[in-house]
Amino acid sequence: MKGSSRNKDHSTEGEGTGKRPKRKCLQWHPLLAKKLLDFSEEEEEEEEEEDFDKVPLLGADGLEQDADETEDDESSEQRARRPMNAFLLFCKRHRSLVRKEHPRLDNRGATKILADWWAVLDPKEKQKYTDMAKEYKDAFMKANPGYKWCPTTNKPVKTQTSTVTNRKKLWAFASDSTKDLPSPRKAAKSEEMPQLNFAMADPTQMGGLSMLLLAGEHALTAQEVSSGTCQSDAANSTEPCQKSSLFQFAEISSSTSRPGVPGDVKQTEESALFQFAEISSNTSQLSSPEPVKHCGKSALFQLAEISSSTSHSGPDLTKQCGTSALFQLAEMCLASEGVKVKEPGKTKVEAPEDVGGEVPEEMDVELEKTTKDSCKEKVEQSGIEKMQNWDETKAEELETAKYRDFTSLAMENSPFERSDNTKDHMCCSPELSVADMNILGLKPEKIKKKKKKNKLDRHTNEKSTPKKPCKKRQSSESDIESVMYTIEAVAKGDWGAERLAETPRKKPRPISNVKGSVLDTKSPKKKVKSKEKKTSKEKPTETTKESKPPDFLSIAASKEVPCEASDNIKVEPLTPTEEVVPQSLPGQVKTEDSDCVKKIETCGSRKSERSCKGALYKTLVSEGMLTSLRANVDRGKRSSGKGNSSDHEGCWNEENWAFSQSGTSGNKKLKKPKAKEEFVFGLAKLEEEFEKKFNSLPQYSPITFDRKNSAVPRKKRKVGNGSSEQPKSNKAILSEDRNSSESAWKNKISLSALNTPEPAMMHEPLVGSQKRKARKTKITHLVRTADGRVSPAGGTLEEKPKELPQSTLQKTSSAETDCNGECSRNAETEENHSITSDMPAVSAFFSLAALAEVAAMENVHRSQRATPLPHDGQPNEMSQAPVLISCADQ
DNA sequence: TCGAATGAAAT
DNA sequence: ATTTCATTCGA
Repeated sequence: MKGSSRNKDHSTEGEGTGKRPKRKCLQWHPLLAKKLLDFSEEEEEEEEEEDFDKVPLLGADGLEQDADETEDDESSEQRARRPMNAFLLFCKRHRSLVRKEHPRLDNRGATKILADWWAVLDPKEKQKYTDMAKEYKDAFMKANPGYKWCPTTNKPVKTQTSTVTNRKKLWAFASDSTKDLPSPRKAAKSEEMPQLNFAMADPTQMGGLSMLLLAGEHALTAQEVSSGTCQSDAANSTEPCQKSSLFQFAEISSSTSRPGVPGDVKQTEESALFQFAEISSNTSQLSSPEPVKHCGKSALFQLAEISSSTSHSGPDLTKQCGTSALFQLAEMCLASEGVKVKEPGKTKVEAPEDVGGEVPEEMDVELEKTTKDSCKEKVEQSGIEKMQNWDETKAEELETAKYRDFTSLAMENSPFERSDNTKDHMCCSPELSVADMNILGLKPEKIKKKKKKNKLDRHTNEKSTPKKPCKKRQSSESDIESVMYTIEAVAKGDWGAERLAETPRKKPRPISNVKGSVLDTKSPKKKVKSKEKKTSKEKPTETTKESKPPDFLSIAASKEVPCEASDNIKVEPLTPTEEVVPQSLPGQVKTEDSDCVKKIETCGSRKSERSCKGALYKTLVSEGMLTSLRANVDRGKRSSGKGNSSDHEGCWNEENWAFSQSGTSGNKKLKKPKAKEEFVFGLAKLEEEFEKKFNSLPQYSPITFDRKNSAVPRKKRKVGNGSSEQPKSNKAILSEDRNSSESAWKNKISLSALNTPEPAMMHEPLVGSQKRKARKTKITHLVRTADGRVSPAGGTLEEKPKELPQSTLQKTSSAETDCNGECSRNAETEENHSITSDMPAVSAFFSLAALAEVAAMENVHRSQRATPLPHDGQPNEMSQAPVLISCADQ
């Protein structure tokens, strides 16, 4: 599509020329790596890729594309969206409020209002947002070291046709051009979506935060892209490409299903995640008829995760996801135990590395053998349903919420249960998806979009049902804990117990079949896949027993043993552990666990736990997973402890990266696996943290602002009076959501209107953008004067009169009052100063900032309340007087 | 796809 | 000093 043009790339553009002939179908790896940055892991990935490459997969084209992809990397960086600034965060957090108040208002109008609010917002409050934005930015930069806000000119933006689009797109497009980007963008658009995945509390809110994850996204996208490219279909190149690595992966592994299917491709275009999902789904579709894909999943494992995220998309995926999750759990367990282990037999524990391939198959074989037959049918059905459901999942989000509660539980249990039910599938996938998302780096929003898209695509089905639930993952901490538990349990040998516990929960859900379903699903797929995989991928399979259909299993197997173990376990007694886990809500972890559980259940577990554990253990050890896990755990603890963004960020970034990287490479070797885990955790943590922070940001009640605004339509008023000012103060903050504050503000709200000095101006800062505004309003002059003198010149009136609030003032006045005498007094006094005599003098003394403050004070004065000045502290509450502030300044 | 706002970064 | 673009979503 758009393709060619991409600014940057175009060079390659088009075609492919492939710059690099790397192969690797999996370019994505590289890309990811780049994105990820730092980590050199790429290399590993490459290796893996090579392996994959072995598989025929795509043609050279892919490679070429890869080259492009590399570009993508760049693009990827670009791709990353800028972190939101304080104002945007504010908008994000308050837009909904504005909308509620003014349903009719369109976003633009809402934006204006928000701007007004922002203008009025107390400095303190603003500072909160500013700080958050800063943290966000810092984290973002860590994740995207070389990130440039402006792509710069390079991009010939204009060049291409519609330049216009270009600009905006630029980045995105660029990426698109590359391949990946596009998809993401698309996704972005879609934001509409409810955000399936994230059941997280305020996914929406998080969106911004999600940015942080961008890096991961990039990575993902990159992968996708790369893979897509790899695929090659010339014609569709883009699309196909999109399928991307995963897809390719799957294909490869599976043998490919072949991508080619044009149809599939199309869908893929969408965002990265989306693509992902599509990919997976596509694959699934492709496969759907036949289960092929699994293999691929297994291969990546990570992919699996991804897929899981995507999973929604396909039934198969879900399974896979589950497996992956299980896988992780298994790892966890193993690690913890240390275990026991052994089972040499299995072998391939390594699987994870190869992921898909090798080990998994073996595993699959075993598991599959056991389960396949029985499950297959079920699985298939379930799979289909799942797929459908998935689409709908979005809708389900609602449910998700419900599930969320469970999530923790669900995570563990759900897998099983879920698997049975569509919901389960959904759930699983969702959770995973979330994690995956994170991993990928996709933002929630994006994800949502993607999902939406998917829905659209598939939405037809909707099953609706319960799907959703899984979305979420939850806090990292909890995850960690859960993990810990798991580990302990494992060590103790509780596995079964946990399982049991889990199961019970499942029970809640109806469905009985569920267990089987999971397995079943797997089995069918497995079968198909197995074939394909073998063919395609192959090799790994080695084991193969074959018949086994094992994709899923294999996957699981790869992941691991755990699955097998689980098999044994099926039974399950509940154990406390489970409960515990749930509590913790280890989203990711849980998911894993749950997956494991599911698997187990599903699997039926023919194998003994031991075997499973052993396998896992080996695998973990070999890969270093244990270490990583531990590290993660520690990390998680730490981060949790710290709590704040900064720390978190750090973790976040690192983890994400790692994760992403690992994810990318995922299969590759050991390291990555670890990364995954960490990654997951990290992501989860980060997300959580950010969410928390974001949520913690104060929310002001609209009312306050509204009054002001409404009263004064900012501009409208402009007016000459000038006066006014604003009110800033009112902040009525709700701190965090709490509206409780409303009452508070109400009290506070009152503004006092002052008259205020024209000059007021607010202006504190006049920042670039502000300047713009000022210009518009003419305020600038004033401001400047302020610096030096004031010249009210003409413009003054306008100024920001926005605030002006006369009416508001009135209102406020009524309300206000609370401030009381003191406040008002102070305010007044200040005003007086500022205005009157002071003005001139003031100008001299005060810096712009001071003036701004004064102005603010005045406003406050009206509004009242708050204004907390610096001194205040936070409290907004009251008053504090503006005056004080002014004084302070002086 | 544009736009309305603010802000940070880049040019 | 100006340009880009981040979020949001109705037109």
